[in-house]
Amino acid sequence: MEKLVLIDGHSILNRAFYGVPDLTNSAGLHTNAVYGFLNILFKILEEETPAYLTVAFDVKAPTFRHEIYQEYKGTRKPMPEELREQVPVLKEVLGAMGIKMMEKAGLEADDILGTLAKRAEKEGLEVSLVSGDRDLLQIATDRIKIRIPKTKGGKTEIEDYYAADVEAKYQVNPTQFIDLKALMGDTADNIPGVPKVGEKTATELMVKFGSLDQLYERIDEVKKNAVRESLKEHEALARLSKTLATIRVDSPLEFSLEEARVQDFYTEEAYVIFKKLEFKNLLSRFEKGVSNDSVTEKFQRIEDLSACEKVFEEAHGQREGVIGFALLQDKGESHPAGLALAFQDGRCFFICCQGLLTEGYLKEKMSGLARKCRISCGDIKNAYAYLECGETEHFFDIVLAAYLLNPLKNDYTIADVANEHLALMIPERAQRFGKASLLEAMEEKPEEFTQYACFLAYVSAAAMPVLQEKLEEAGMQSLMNEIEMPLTLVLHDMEKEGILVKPEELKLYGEALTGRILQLEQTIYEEAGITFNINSPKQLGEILFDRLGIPGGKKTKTGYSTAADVLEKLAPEYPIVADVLEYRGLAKLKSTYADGLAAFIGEDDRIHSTFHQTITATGRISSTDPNLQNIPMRMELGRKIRKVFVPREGCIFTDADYSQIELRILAHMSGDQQLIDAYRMHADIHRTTASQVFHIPFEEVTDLQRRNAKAVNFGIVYGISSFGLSQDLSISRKEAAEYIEQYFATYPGVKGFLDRTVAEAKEKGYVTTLFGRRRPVPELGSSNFMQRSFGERVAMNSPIQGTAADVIKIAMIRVHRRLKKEKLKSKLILQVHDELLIETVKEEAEQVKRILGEEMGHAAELSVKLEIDLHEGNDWYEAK
DNA sequence: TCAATCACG
DNA sequence: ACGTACGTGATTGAT
Repeated sequence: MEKLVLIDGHSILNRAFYGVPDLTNSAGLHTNAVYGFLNILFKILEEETPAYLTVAFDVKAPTFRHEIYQEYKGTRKPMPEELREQVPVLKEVLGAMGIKMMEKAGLEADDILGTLAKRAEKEGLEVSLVSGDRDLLQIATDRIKIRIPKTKGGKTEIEDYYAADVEAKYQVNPTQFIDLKALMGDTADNIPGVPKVGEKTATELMVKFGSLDQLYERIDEVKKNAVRESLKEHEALARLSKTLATIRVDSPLEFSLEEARVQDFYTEEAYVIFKKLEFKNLLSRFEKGVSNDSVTEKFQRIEDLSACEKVFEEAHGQREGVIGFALLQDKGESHPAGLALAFQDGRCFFICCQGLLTEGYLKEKMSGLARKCRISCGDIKNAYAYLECGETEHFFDIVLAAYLLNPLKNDYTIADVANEHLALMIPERAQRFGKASLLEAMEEKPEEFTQYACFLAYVSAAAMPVLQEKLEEAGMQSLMNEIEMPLTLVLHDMEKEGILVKPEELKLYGEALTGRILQLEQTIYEEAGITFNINSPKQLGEILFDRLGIPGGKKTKTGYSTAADVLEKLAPEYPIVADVLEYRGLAKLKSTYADGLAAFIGEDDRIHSTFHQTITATGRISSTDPNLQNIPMRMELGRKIRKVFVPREGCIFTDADYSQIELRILAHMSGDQQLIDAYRMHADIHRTTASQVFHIPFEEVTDLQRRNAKAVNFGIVYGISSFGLSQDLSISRKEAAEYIEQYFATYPGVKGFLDRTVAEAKEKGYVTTLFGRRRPVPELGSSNFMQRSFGERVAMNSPIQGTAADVIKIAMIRVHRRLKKEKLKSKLILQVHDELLIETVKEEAEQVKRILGEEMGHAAELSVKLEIDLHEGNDWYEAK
C-alpha cells in the first residue's frame, strides 16, 4: 500500500530548535533548527520510504479560530529571533529538494494536515503524520499514524500513535481526545480550559461520560462539588474550547497527490544550499558509494571459540595500524554483552560474551592484545578491565579527543564523533534500542546489535588519525598524550579505590538533623499561622511576602525570590525568616549529604564516585553519583560530615591543597611584576593586595580592607565587573568601579593581560591555557550585550581556571606514577579542583608528604612558587 | 523536564 | 539601557 508522510513544518522546526545545540555557519546564520529538522526528516524517510510527502506551514494571517475567539493566540509563544530567521532557510532547503509545501491563509498547519490525512485515508493510502503537537492525536485511526519526535542533544526518538495507542495512553479514543482537551484547555495555544479541571479530573470525566455532550446531559452525576459547579458555570467556555481544539478535516484545499510524489532529493541545488549552511555530514548523502552499506558488509558476529581465537590471532598481526575497540557493557552491569574489534581493512567483529567466550577469557585475550598493539576506543576509562596496562602510550580515546577539540558540547557519543569527524551518519544507541539495556538489546535485536557494536569499533579506528591530525593542528597533541590520556588511568584507579565511610555515624548525623528539622518545621508553621511546604519556594514566597506582608521585591520570573541572600537581609528583623534559613540549611544537609551519601555506600563500605573528564568547558574534572567535590566545608555543622570519611585500617589521610593557585597563575600568565613580587615577598596575598591598592603599610591593613581586597582578587579571576563586585561586597557600583580602577593601576600587567586575552578571543574565537587547552567563546560574536559581556568574562576566566585544571592534572599523574614506582600502598583517592586526598599507609606518611610536596609543587614551573598546604588526620575533617 | 536553591572550588 | 560575577552536581517542587 502506498504511503503519504505529512509533516507539521513549524512544529518540527521548533522541536529541532530546542533539541539541537546552537549551530552557526561562518556567515553567522543560525542553522541548528534546520539541521535538526533535516535529521528528523531523513530518519522518517528512511523508516517509511513513502511514495508521497508534504510539509505544511502555518501562515501569519488570522484563522477562523481568531474570528470566534478574540483572545486566541494561535501559534504559541513569540519565536526567538534565532529561530525565526531559520524559517525561510528551511523553506528554501525544502524547495531545493523538490519537496511539496503547503500553507493557506485562514488555516493552521493542523487543519491542512488533518484534511489531507483524512482525504488520503479515504483514497486508500496509509498516512504518517509527523508533529510535535499532541493535539493531532485526534486525527489518529488505524491507518493514520501520528508520529511525535523528541530531540535531545542530537538524538531523536519518535513516539508513534495509532488510534489504539492513544487509547492505551490517555484512556480516551481520538475523538474523545478533543473533549478531553476542551476540559483541560491548552496553555500553549491559549485555549482556555474549565477552571478546577486538570488532566487527572478531565480523564476521569471522559472515562465516565464518554463525551462533553454526555457530561453536560448528566452533569448532576459529577460527585465533586467544586468541579461540578465549575463545569456548570463554564459550559459555554468548554464548548468554545472544544470548537477551538477541533482540527478541521474538511478544509477547502486544492491538493494534487502527484505534486507530493517523492523524488530524488539530492539535487544540485540542494547540494549548493547544504554547502552554504555547512551541513558537512549531510553532504555525504550526496556522494555516491560512501553509503553505510559498504561499511557494514564487513561486519561479523563471533560466537564460538575457534572463530574468536582466529580473530585475536589476526589482530596480533595488525601491528602497524591501529585496532578499534569497543566494550559493550552498561555501567553497573555485572557482565558485558561482548566486545568489538575493528581492523584497518574495515573488517569488524562483534564478539559475544557467551559460552566458552567468558568474561575472564575475553579480558585475558584483550589485555594480551593491548600490550602488543595500538588501540583506539571511546571512553577508555571504563574499559581498563580489558586493557590491563600500566600506561597509555599506545592507547587513544576518541571521545576525549573530540572533547578537547570542542569542550562545549553536552555529551560525546561515538555516533557524534562519526558525524562530526568522519561525515558518517550512524544511528544513536537510543534510536536503535530505545531505553533497553545493552544485554536486552542484544537479545531482542541481535543483528542490529552486531551492527551497532561493530560501528563503535569501526568509528574508533577510523576517527583516530583524523582526530590526531586535528589535535596537532590545534596544538593540543601533547595535552592529549601527556595529560588527558594518562589521567584516564589515574581516574580509573580513583574510582575503583573509592573512599571509606562510617555508615553508622552517617546515620546518626542524619538523625540528629531530623530532630531539629521537625522542631523548626513546627515553629515556622506557628509563626506563619498555617502549614505549608517550606521546601516550595513558590509557597514560601507567598507566605512570607503576601500573607505576612514582609517587604521583599519580586525577583524571579515565577514570583518572589526566596534565595539565601534575600532572606539573610530580613532575618534579623523577622524570626520566621531566620528559622526558614536554618531549616533550609539543615534540610540540605539531610537530603543531599546524610541521606544522599548513604545511598551510595557499597558492600565494601566505600563510596565509589564517578569522575568525568569530558564535562566542563574549562578542563576541570567533575564528580557524580555522588558528587564528592562539594562536601560541606564553609559552615561548621556541615563540615562535620567530613568526619564520616575515614582512611582504612592502618592508614591516615594526607590532604594537600594548592594555595591560591588561580591568582598565582594569573601572576605568571600576566607577567605583572608587581603581583609576582607580592607573592615573592609575602604569604598573605590579600593583605598585600590591600596594602598596595589602598596605599597603606602592610601592618596597618584592617580586616575590612583585607576582605575587600580578597573580593577584588576573586573578581579579577572571574572576569571582573563593577556590578558583580558591588553585589558581592554590598557596596555601590561606583565604589566597586573605583576599587577595580585602583587595582588595575597597581597591577597594570594584569590589566594588559586581560585586555589582550579578550582581544585575542574576539579575533580567534577561542582562548587557551598555558598547556594549549582551548575553550571556544562563541558568545563574543553575539549582538546581545549581555551575552557578549558574558563572553568577555569567560575569556578572562577560562585561561586561568583551565590552567589550574591542567596543573593539578599533571600533579595527579605524577603523584600516581610515583606512588606506583616507589611501590607504595598508599592511594590517591580524591581530587577537589585544587586539592588531592591520599589514603596513606601510616608507615609511608613521610614519603607521601614528600611526593605530594614535590610533584604538586613542581607540576608547572611558574614565575611564582606553587605553595602547598599539607594536612594529616584520621578523617577528612581533621585532614583539612 | 525545568527552575530555584545551595553545596563545593 | 541592557542586568552579571567563573566552573560544577543534587534535590526539590511544579509543569
